[in-house]
Formats: sequence, structure tokens, C-alpha cells
Amino acid sequence: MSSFQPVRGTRDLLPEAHRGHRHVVETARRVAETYGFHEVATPIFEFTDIFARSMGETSDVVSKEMYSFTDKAGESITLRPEYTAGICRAVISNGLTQALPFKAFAAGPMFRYERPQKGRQRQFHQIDLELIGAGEPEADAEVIALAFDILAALGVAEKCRLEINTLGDAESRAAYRTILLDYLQAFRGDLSEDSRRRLETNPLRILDSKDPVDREIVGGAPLLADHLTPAAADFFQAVQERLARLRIPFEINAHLVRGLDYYTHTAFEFVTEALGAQGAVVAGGRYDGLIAELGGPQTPAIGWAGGIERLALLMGDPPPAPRPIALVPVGAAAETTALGLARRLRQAGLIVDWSYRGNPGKRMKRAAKLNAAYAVLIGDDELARGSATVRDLDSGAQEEVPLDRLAARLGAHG
RNA sequence: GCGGGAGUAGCUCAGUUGGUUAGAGCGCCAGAUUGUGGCUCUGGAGGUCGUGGGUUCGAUUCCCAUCUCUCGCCCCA
Repeated sequence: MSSFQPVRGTRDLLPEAHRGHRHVVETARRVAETYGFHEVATPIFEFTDIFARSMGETSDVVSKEMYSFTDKAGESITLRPEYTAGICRAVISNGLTQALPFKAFAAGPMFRYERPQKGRQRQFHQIDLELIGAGEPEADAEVIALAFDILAALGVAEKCRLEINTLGDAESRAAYRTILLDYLQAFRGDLSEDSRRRLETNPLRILDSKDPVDREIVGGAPLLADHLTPAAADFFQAVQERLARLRIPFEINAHLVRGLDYYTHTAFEFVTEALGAQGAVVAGGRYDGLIAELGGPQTPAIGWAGGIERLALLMGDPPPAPRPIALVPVGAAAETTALGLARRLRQAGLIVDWSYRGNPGKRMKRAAKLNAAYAVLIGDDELARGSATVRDLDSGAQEEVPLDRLAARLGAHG
């Protein structure tokens, strides 16, 4: 039994769970298309370098969470931990910087070597949105509004809160980093062990610490908002105005930072209290430096990723499977007829199922279990008359229908 | 990677102060019912008590390790 365990942090998506995932993806795709986004798919793995360079060597994802391996040609390959880097690479690879803005929607599995919890797996699934080649605040507002519209369409918007912040431009960030470090150095001895480490790796992260002592120290820290360049401050203001105009409710969280190096300006998260420690369901931001960092032309961009498992958990019960029509042949001759009849009905667009064996009682039980809308019974009597008995499984009403009118009769109600 | 909790049938769980054949409900299969489901009745299958080792005459029970899930941390979607 234990040898049939799936690999840690992976799971099978059986029909009911898969319907939940599919509903998330289909809803997101439909809404994204109304904003003029088109779906793409990039490879599930890339050269390790793509992720290492884009996300930053010191980020947790790169330093300890990547599924990397050496292929038979000796290349270091990594299963993608996120979509953004791969899509940016694709933009450069395909010369799409000549056709900006490029608006991409994508969905698929991601891989991170982490300790699993509810809503956190080693193979998980994300929906992803990237708007590449637009540096205007309208782009930020629309990308965030699009995420909000998806959450609303999924019926989970009221369980989520939108937090936004700005990380400023490179200039603002560098200046603030120095100021913040000066301040924090004075408290070095009081900071948590994690935060002392972060002084070296990513001091901005300390702003987001959950340690109570850290929080107290951070409470008195200088704010990035007070050290933005005028241009960065104006941009953040413009984004807020546009969100307000779109009536997207948000709050500013000055301590919202990002673990990945490539973010600039707008950072945002849709968070929920309903998933324990895994509060972020959609998160993203602007990354104006990434494409240049990867070797392409300087190109502004903004995007986000949403966790499909987390969204499905918030959603609760997935939509029910569509109701089939159950065929119930009685007798050997009817069995043969049913085989062809099933195919004709399917070609007419109906969902048709049958249980292949058992007496009519068993087959009717099976039909009820499949939540069939109708049972179509065929026996010697019906065969002789070229008809079938259609039973409405909700009302129990039955009528005999000529075979050539069967599809129309079932289609009208199916 | 760090710290806590849990693991008994497909599912939800009971139980064994260490002692022969480990139980229930639901689900599954079959029969009552080879032309009619959701109700009912009867019967049946299904468990190396997560895995490995130790202690013991004897371990599902005690001890150790390990795996998986889970809660928190780190980090993130």
C-alpha cells in the first residue's frame, strides 16, 4: 500500500476535484478573454538559469525550492516554480517585443520543493496573467481589476481582501534599503533569528515578519512610502486613483513586500483568512526590469498568479457533472441495438452512458447513481416497433418515442 | 529546513489496561427483483491496524526510526 502512495506533496485529481480545478481555469480564461488576453502555454521545464536569473539567487524559491535535474546532455533543467519567467523568456525567444503589448493568460502545474500543508503542495496549479509592454498605470489597474472580476465570477471575492503597496522604482528602493538597514542595525540583537538572517539576504522582508518583537521594531521603522522618488510616488497615486474609479476595493499595506527580486512599483495580493497560513490566493505586481535582466530590451510588464488549489478550496463544492442519458437495453438483441444507438445519440451531442451488464434493475440503479436525467429502455417490444421507452428519472413519467425522433426528444430537455 | 498533532476497511470513525477469529455506519458486490432507479430486507467481499526494526512467550497496542497527512514557522499561489 505504501508503495502506491503518490510522491509527497502530489495528489491525484479525481473527477470531482478536477471539475473544481477546471471551473477555476475556465472561469479565469473566460474573464481574461473579455480583457483581450489570449491563452498561451510554455514548457513545463526550462534551463535552470532562466529561473535563477529572473527570481534572484537569494530568493527562497531559487535557493531551496527548485526541482532541478541534469538531463542526459548534461544541461541543468528545472521544473517551473512559476509562470512569469518562462513567459518572459518566450516573449524574447519569439521576438514578441516587436508586437507589444503582449497579453497572455496561462494555466498549469508548478513545482516547488516545500513542506506540504493544506493549500500548499509540491506540485500545484496556477492560473497566470501577464501584460507585457505596458508601463501605464491603467495597465496596473486593469490587471488587478481582472483578477478581482475572476474572484467575483468564482463567488469568492467577498472572502478576499485586496492589499496593495509600491516597491518604488530601482532608485527609490536602493535608497530606502540603506535607510532601513541603518535603522534595523540598531536593533540587530533584538531581532528574531530569521530576521537577522534577512538583514543579509532580503531586509525588506523583515517588514513582513510575524515575530512579535520584530513587529514592534518594524512599527517604528521608516516607510518606503516616505522615500519614494516623486515619479514613483506619482505612479502609485495614479494606480490608486484608477482602482478607485473602477470601484475595486483595496487597502494599502505598507509592509507588503515581495520575495522575488524582479518586482518594482505596484505589488498586490488578494488574501483570505479562510486558508490558515496560506492566505494569498492571487498575488503579483509590476516587474519592469525582468525582461531586460533576461537579455531582452527594456520592457515594462505587470502580472499575477493565482493558486488553483487555494481558489478551489475557497469555492467549496465544485459544480456538478452534467447529467447523462442512461441506456437500459433488455435482452441480447437490444444490447446490440443499444451500442449503435448510443453512438448516434452522442453524435447528436448528447451525453450517453450505460452500464454494460446487469439486469434492468441494476442498470436503473446505475442510472440513478450517474444522476441521469433520462433512462432510455429498449427491449424486444420496442425493437419490434422501432421505438424506445423514455423515462424521466425525476418525475418517473414514461413515454414511447420512435427511434428516429429520440435524439430530438432527449435534446429538447437535455 | 524547524517545532507540534495524527495515521485502524474505499470513506467517517470506534476498539484493544499487550492475549485466540479487529468492529460499526456509509459505500461496494450479489440475491429478494434476467422489463424499470432513488425505499426496504437478506447475504457477501474487503484490513499485512502507514512501513521497518526493537522489547516480549506473544505487539494493532509499549519503544525507536521512517513515510504520509495535518497545524504553526520559513516562504509562497
